[in-house]
Amino acid sequence: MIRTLVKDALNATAPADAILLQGWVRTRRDAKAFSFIELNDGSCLKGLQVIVDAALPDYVHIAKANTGASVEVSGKLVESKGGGQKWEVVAEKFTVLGEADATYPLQKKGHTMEFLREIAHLRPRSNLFGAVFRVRSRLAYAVHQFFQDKGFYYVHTPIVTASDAEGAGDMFRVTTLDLENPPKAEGGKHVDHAKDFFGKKTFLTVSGQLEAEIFACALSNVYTFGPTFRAENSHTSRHASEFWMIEPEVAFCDLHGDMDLAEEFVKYLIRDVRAHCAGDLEFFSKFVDQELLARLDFVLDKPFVRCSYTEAVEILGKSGKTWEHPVAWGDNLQSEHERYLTEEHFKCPVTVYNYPRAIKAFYMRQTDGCADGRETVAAMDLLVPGIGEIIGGSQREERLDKLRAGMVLHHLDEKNYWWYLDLRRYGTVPHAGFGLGFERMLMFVTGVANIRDVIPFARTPGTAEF
RNA sequence: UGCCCGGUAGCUCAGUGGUAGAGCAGGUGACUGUUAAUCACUUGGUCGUAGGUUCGAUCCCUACCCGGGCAGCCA
Repeated sequence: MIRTLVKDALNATAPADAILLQGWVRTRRDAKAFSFIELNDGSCLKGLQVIVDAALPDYVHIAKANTGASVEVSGKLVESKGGGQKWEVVAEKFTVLGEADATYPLQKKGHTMEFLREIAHLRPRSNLFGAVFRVRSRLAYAVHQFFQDKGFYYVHTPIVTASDAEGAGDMFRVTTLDLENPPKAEGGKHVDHAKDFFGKKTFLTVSGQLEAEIFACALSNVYTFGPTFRAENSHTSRHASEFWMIEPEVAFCDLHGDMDLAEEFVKYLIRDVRAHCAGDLEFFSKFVDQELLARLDFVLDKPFVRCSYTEAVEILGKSGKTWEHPVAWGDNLQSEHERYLTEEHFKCPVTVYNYPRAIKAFYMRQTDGCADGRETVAAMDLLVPGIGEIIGGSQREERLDKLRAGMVLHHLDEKNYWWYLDLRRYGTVPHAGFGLGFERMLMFVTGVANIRDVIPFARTPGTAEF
């Protein structure tokens, strides 16, 4: 007999005489003449109620079917006589495949997220985390579907890299050198990186953008979707040392096209998850964030606000608020400022664009015709309520001379970017792209407040268990 | 990295300068087409670690470890 998933059994349109189910016991309730078992196999949030009659020969095994045990049941799918569910299974054969004793940590009560993090090998069996990771899977699928349907090509950019893309953040070193006794150069003072595996200093990537630009300047529309690494000592609910990022890169595109794409993309992802993960989202709106569904629908309905950095600074200045960090043109917007803009002032997602040149990366395109001392670049950040920055992007500087000037401004050595400069030497085109933090998007879509709870096995400073 | 909060039973927490309690889980029994079932009884703790103050510390102090929050950095 072929196994039926709980999801499919619950969606049955007619009773079935013979059905085989495999899964884990969520709870068992014993009555005098039979036992109720709630069987969950992870295929969906809900479990299927199984009735095991005490007259059944296999009933002797029932005492071992504790919460957490894996079981196999074959029997009939019938309409339930009880009130809580449409279908239930009357067992004819019942086997406990793997027992779970009283030390099984998942109880029939609510646990704290902190406790569940410590048992990351078991938490996918909980309602909440089962739902989170089903949605994560669907969201990843939707990412590909969005870009593939638009004719974008998926590019695999390297995970080990020698370029510290944009100097953004500390990087993890990749080396095979003996750390106790590394080879030395320059009279024994410095480590001789020429003797390392790749013949030079290498790192885990912080972004695939620069390599994606190479492919955008060949295939026109591309995207990356893969792991990225930041060795920042960040202790916040929205930073992880290892996270996944989606980075589209579009040739013949300016900042406005980039912002259009970002908005369309975010809305597409929300709409897709809304349509395909309805049960899981309902669970989140019930137990995680009461306003989740209303907020998601609100975001779908409204066009995102677009606001230049200069306008944002004016709004913040006129807000009448007292800021922990003062607002002045030229300074970066702080979390409190971003939160005010999206949560209080506009009350919807906001794209802030044209940031001061001095605080942004070297590759961002200089805005033409800026007033002296007010030079900006074509950068944009998408801010959403509850999370803050979810997307950061820009139009790239395609003019060789301006790009070189930007590198001088940021004290970068041209030698390390020779291939990046070549893109401007040979057939350069205006192009733009952005990075979306996959986990941050997942947080937004599920209402889960901590990034550690939307990653199967989160890596944060000091933590790499599992 | 800075500031703040926390660490007491398997889990969630209360509590006191005189060495500890509840709910849930576990166990036993009763009851029941049950839904995180219900009821009764019950097992269970070097009160994060190491020092210090004190006649006496789980409680006060210091350091450290661990967890969490906020900020910075960003996605």
